[in-house]
Amino acid sequence: MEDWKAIIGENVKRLRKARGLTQEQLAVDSGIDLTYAGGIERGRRNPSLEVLMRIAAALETTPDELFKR
Amino acid sequence: MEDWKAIIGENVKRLRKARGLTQEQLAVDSGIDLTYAGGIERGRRNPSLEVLMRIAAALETTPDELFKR
DNA sequence: ATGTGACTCCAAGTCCGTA
DNA sequence: ATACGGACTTGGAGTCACA
Repeated sequence: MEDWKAIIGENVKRLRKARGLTQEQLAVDSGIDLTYAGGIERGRRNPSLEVLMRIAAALETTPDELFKR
Repeated sequence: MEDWKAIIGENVKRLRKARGLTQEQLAVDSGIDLTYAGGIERGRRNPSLEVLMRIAAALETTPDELFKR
């Protein structure tokens, strides 16, 4: 499990688009800044579990979905 | 998704014992402080994904196992 | 609508001790 | 071996201007 930042970023992006959301909408729903949401999708951030759970909730999914390759 | 800290803590503790590890061994293998490892098991901490991945690796499991109730 | 660098601030994470 | 608290240092949380 080396490149998990990129994997999670891809999953967030994929699920977000599947929900028809923009980064900005996801950010608002997750209670985070839109630039921060973008940074996660690009694999540049190392978010806390608290943030990850909020994103999973905003995407109406479970956190383990964000780990799948 | 309300009480995830306690759930993750229980899972870490359960899997750690199943592997026959002490908190200290888990901490060393994960590259974190032992007091911090204990805090996670007790549901007091909000670790980063980086730390969660290292713990999952030390427990020889996948991160999604840590989310299951 | 999204990518990026450079921030500030406070929680993440460490290290010491006691029990 | 584990729990917990205090004092610390590091890095994530959160924001902004600009492209």
